Amino acid sequence: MNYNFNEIEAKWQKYWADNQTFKAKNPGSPPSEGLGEAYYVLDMFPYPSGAGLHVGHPLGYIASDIYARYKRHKGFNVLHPQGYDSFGLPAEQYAIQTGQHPAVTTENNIKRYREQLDKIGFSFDWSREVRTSDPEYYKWTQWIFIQLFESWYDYEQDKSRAISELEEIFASEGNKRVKAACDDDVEDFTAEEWNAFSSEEKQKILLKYRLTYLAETEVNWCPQLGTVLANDEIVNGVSERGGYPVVRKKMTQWSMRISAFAERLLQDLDKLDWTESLKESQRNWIGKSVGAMVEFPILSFPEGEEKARRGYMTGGNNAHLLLEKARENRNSPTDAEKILWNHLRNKSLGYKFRQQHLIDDFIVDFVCLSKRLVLEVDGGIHDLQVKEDENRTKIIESKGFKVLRFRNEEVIGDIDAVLEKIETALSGQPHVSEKVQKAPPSGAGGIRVFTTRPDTIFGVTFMTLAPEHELVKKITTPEQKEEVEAYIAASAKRSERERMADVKSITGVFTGAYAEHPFTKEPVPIWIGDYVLAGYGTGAVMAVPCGDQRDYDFAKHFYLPIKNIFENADISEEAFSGKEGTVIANSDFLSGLKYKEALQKAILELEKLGLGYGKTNYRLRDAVFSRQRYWGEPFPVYYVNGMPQMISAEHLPLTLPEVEKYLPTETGEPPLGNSTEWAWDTENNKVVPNAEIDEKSIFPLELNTMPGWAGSSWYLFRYMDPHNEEAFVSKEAQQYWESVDLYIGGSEHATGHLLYSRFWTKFLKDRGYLSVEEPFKKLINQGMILGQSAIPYRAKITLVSNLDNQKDTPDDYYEVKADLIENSNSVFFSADLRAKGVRFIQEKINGLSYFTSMKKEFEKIIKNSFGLKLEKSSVYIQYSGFSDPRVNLQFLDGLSDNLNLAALKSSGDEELKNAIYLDSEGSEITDCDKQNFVAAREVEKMSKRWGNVVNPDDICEDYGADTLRMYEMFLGPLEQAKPWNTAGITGVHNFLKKLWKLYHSTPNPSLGGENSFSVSDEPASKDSLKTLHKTIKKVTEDIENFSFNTSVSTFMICVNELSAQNCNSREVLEPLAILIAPYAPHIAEELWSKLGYSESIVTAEYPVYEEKFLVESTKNYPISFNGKMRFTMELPLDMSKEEIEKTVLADERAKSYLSDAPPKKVIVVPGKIVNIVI
RNA sequence: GCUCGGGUGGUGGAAUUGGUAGACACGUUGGACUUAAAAUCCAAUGGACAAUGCGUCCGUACGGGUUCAAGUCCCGUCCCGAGUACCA
Repeated sequence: MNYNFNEIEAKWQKYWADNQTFKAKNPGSPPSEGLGEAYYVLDMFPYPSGAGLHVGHPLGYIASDIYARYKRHKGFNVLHPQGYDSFGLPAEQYAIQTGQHPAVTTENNIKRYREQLDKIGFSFDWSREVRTSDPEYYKWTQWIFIQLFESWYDYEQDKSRAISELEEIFASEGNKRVKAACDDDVEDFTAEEWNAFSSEEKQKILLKYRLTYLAETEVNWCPQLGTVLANDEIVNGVSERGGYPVVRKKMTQWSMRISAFAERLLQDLDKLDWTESLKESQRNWIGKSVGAMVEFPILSFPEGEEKARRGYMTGGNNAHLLLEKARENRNSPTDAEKILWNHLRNKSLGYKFRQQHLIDDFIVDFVCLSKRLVLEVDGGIHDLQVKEDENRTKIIESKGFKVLRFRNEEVIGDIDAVLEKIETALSGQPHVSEKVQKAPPSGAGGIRVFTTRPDTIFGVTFMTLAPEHELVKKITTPEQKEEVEAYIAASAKRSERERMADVKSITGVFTGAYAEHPFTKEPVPIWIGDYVLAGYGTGAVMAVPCGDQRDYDFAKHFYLPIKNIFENADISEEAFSGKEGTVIANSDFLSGLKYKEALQKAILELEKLGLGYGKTNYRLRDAVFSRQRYWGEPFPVYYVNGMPQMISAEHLPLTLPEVEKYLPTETGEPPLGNSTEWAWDTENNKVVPNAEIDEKSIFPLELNTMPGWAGSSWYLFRYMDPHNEEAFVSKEAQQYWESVDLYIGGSEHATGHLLYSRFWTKFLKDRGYLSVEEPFKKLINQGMILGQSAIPYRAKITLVSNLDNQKDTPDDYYEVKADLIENSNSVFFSADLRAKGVRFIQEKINGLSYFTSMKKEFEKIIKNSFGLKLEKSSVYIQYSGFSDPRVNLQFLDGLSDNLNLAALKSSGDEELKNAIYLDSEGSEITDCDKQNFVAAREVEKMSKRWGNVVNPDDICEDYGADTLRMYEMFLGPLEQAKPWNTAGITGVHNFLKKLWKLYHSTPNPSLGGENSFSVSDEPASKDSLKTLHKTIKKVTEDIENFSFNTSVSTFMICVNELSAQNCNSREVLEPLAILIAPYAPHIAEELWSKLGYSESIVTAEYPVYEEKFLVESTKNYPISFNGKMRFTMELPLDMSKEEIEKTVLADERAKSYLSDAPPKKVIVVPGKIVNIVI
C-alpha cells in the first residue's frame, strides 16, 4: 500500500465529522463528570470574503490546531471553536453593485470557507460555530449595548456601575462629589436641582455619563464609503478599507466611553502573556502622559469686544505697553507704596503679594492672587477720579477680586491699622487652590494648555494655538485679523495627508494677543501654528523653545526669543530635551532644582495660584460606535422627542429590516432610512411600518448600525455556551472555561479588536456578568505568508545629479536619453538594465521643484534601485509618483522573469499599454519577440489582483493536507513574515512518505511493488529508543514554546534515523504516531488504525519522555586549541577532569598542535568541551 | 523622529545557561536505476587555498571590548522590517 493521502484524508475528515470527535464537553451537560482541566484555544475568526482562503490564512489556524490537539493528548478538555465575523463592508459594497442581499453573499462565502477549512483537517468543534450576523448572536450584542447604556464609570471605585445607582446619588446629593467619567460640559447641580429637573432634562444629563452615549462629536467622515470610521480604521489619513480620504465632520453619533478604562487597559497589559511589541502598540495607542494643566490668562483683547472698559490706562489693547508701564511704576514707587510693599513682600502676611500687577486691562498696585485680593494706594490726584475708581473697582471685582483702597496718608500714618485691615480681608477671602477644571478664574478666560514639562514653565517665551482653537477668533487683534484668517483658511484646506507629508515646513501667524505668564506675570505673545493639533490635549501649547525641538524651530523661524532655563545646556543649535539629572536654572523658585523636584514644585505652585494642577492625559479617545451602513447590528434604540430609549431586552433581537437599496437615502440618511418598516410600537413591542409613527406609542427607530468590532468584542464568550437563550453565556460555562488560554491571529488587530474586547470584558466583569478581567491570556501573532509579484521598474522621474562633479562615478552606467523620458507617459526599464546602474540625465531643467519631504524617500530609491549613493545636496527631483506598478503574474512567460509585453500591451491598463519599455541595453523595445524585458520580483502580500495567490485547496489536492500543515509550520518561526515557495514543499512531502514507509515492509517488485503494513512486536533497539525519546523531548519542548518549525525538523531527523536503523518495532512506532498526530493528523489516524486501534488517535495519551534511554556513557569531546575546534575524542563521561586533561594531552594529534611546548592552560568542562591554550 | 523586532550559505531557516556555527529542508552538481523522462535512491555542497588525502586560512552586517572560549555578553556604527507619529 502506498501513501494515498487523498483517500486517507477524505476518510478521516468524514470520520471526525460523523463522530463529532472534537466536540468539547461543557459543565452541566452530560457527561458532566470527569470533564478534566479546561483549555481554550482560539483563532481570530475570519471575515468570509468572496476571494476565499489563500495559503496565508490557515497558518495561524494550523498552529492553534496543533496546540489544541497536543493539549487533548495531554488530557485536557479542549475548547477549539471557529466561526465567522460575518457583518462587514465588502458584502455590502457587493450588494450596492449587484443588488444581491448581503446575507446571501455572506452565506455563499461561508460555505466556501467551510469547504476549504474542512480540507485542511482542523479539529474545530463546529457544533459551537457562531456568526456575528446571525440574529440569535447579535441579540446578545444588542443586549451588551443596552448594558453599556445602563452603566456609568465611577473613578472612585474604579469600575462600571449601574446608572440607577448614579440617579440615586444625584437625587440625594447632586453631582458635585461624583467622580465619574463624563462629558466635559457637565454642570454642577444639587440634589434639589436634580429632583426639580424634568424627565427630559434628567435624561440629557444622564446621557453625559452613560458608557455608551449619543453626542455630537467630531468624527472621521469618509465620503466615498458614506460612513464614519473609528481612529483605528484609518491608516495614514485614508480609510483602511479602500484607501479613501477621510475628513473631520461634526455629527451626532453613538460613542463608547472607552477612555474611562484607559488606565486599567494600560495597567493590566502587564498581566498578559503577549508579545512586548503588541503591548507597546497598545501603550502607544492609549498614550498616557503625565504632566500638568496650566492656564495662561489672556491679557489683551481686540477693541470692540469689551470696549466699555476704562482705567488709568485705557485704550491699551497692547498688553506689553501696559506691562512696560507697570515695570516703570515698580521702579519708581511712591513713598506709601514703598512702605506697604516692605510689609507685604516675602509673604510677610503668609501670602504672596505682587506689586504693579496687570489684571485685565488695569495695573493694580498690589495683589494677592491666591486670595484674590487687590490693594490700591490712592494718591492726591485720585480725589478727582472717584467715579473712575468706582468703575475700575467694579470691573476688577467682576473678575472675582476683592478691592481694598487706602489713602497715602493712611499707609504712612498707621501702617499697623492698614495691615490689620488687610489681614482681616485675607482671612475672609477663600483660598483659591481649587483645580481649574471648570470655568477659568478670570472672567476674561485663559488659554489652557497641557504640558508634560511644567518644570520648564519659566522657559515659556510664547504660546501656540492650533488654527482651529476656539479662542483664536476672540483674541486676534484687528491688525492681525486678516493674516490670521488667511492662515486658518489655508490650513483648513490642507488635507490631513498634505499636513503629514509636509512635516518639516514651519508656518504660523501672530495673533497680536498676549497671555500672562502665571509666575513672572510677563506678557507672552500668542501665535497660531499648525504644528499644534486641535485634537490632542487642549489644542494649545506653552512653547518652551529651549526644551522642545518644535518650539525651538518655530522660535528660530519667527525670531522669537529663546530663554535657556537649563544649567549647563547648550541650546545654540537645538533644544535640550534631557530630563533626568537636568538642573533647572534661571527660573525663580525652581532654580537649582532637579527635573523631578522642579516638576512637583511647579505643579504645587500652580495649584496655589489656582492656575494649574497635575493632570494625566490620554491619547485614547472615545470610540465612535455608529456606522451609516446596512450590513451591521441594528441598535436596539428608538427615539422619543429626540431622546434615545432602549428596547427592553426581552424583545431582542431587533432584526435588520429589508431595504430596496443599500445606499444612503436621498436626504442623506443611512441605508436603514430606506426601510418602510422601521418604527417601534412600544405597546405591542414590535417593529411596525414607519407610516404608523404617532410619537405617542409608536416611535422611529435608530437608523445607524453598529461597527464591525461590536460582534467581535465578545464572541470568545459565546463559544463557551453558544446556544444559550437565557444569557450570552451561562455563569457556569464561563467560570469553567474562564477566558482564552491561547489566542492566535494577525497583528493588524493590535489597536482595534484587541483593545475593544478588553474594554468590553472589563465592563462585563464590573457589572458581574463575567469572572475574568481580561479576554486573552496568551496571544501570538502569526506572521504573514507573502506572495511574489512582478514589477517593471518605472523610470518616470527626472533626475539631475551632480555626479559629473564626482570623481568616482561608476564606470558601468547607462545613459538614457532625456527626450525619451520627456516625451512618453511612462518609461519602464528591464530589471537587468537597472542592475548595471542607470543614470538619467536631463539637460534642460524645467520646472524643477525641491521637495524636502520627498527627498529622503527619493534618495532611498536611488540607492536601492541604481546602487548609487548621492550626496544629499545633489538630488533635485520632479515628483511624478515613484511607485512601481505591479503586474499580474500571468503576464510572465512561464516561470521566467520575462514579461510578455505583447500580452501586457493588449491588457486594459492605460499606463502599461502606452509606456515605453527599455531592454537590457537601454534601447526601446520595438520587437516584443526578439527583445526581452525582465521584471523584478518583489515579495509582498498575496492579492487576487496580481495573480500571486496560492490556493490551499490545490496544495491539498497535489500533496495532501498533512503536507500543507507541516510545510506551513516548517517555513519558519510562526511569528515571522515569510514568502511562500511551493517548490520547497517536496521536502516535507517526502518526509511523510518516508514516515509511511517506516510502518510498511519493503516493496517486493515481483509482487507488483505494493507495500504492505508491517510492524513487529519485537523490542526495539537501543538506538531506536534513544531516537524516539530524543524526539519526544525535543518536540514537547518545541510545542510548548510554539517553535513548530523546529519540531518538524526534529520529526525529519527522527524518521531519517529510524529508517537508517531499519526500525519497525511497535514499541517505537506507536508513540511516534501520537507525537506526529497534532501535526499530520490524517496519516497518524490511518497508521493508528492499522496498528490495531479502533478508536481515534486524538485522545491517545501523549508519550512520556524517559531520560534513561538517553543516558550515555561516553561523550565525543570537541578538543579545541585557543578556542578553535581541531578534533574530537570519545571519552567516558565519568572520567575526571585531570584524567581527561592527561588523556587529551597524551594524544598524538594534540602533541602535534602543541609542538612540544607545554600548554599555557587547559580548560576542561566535563561533558562539554576541552580547550587548550597554547 | 520615537518604540519594538531583526541582520547567519545560492534560498527558507537551526544553534539550551557563552562551549564542535550552518541542524533540517529547498536549490545546485555528480552518480545509480531507465531507451528516455519523471519518480526514487546514493554522494558532494559556506568561501578561499590545497586539490590524492593530510590539511591551512577566512567566515554569523561593520568597528572595538570582555572571556580559556562570543552568532550569543558589553560599547559604538551601519542597514532592513514592523508599529506609531508635529502627542506638547
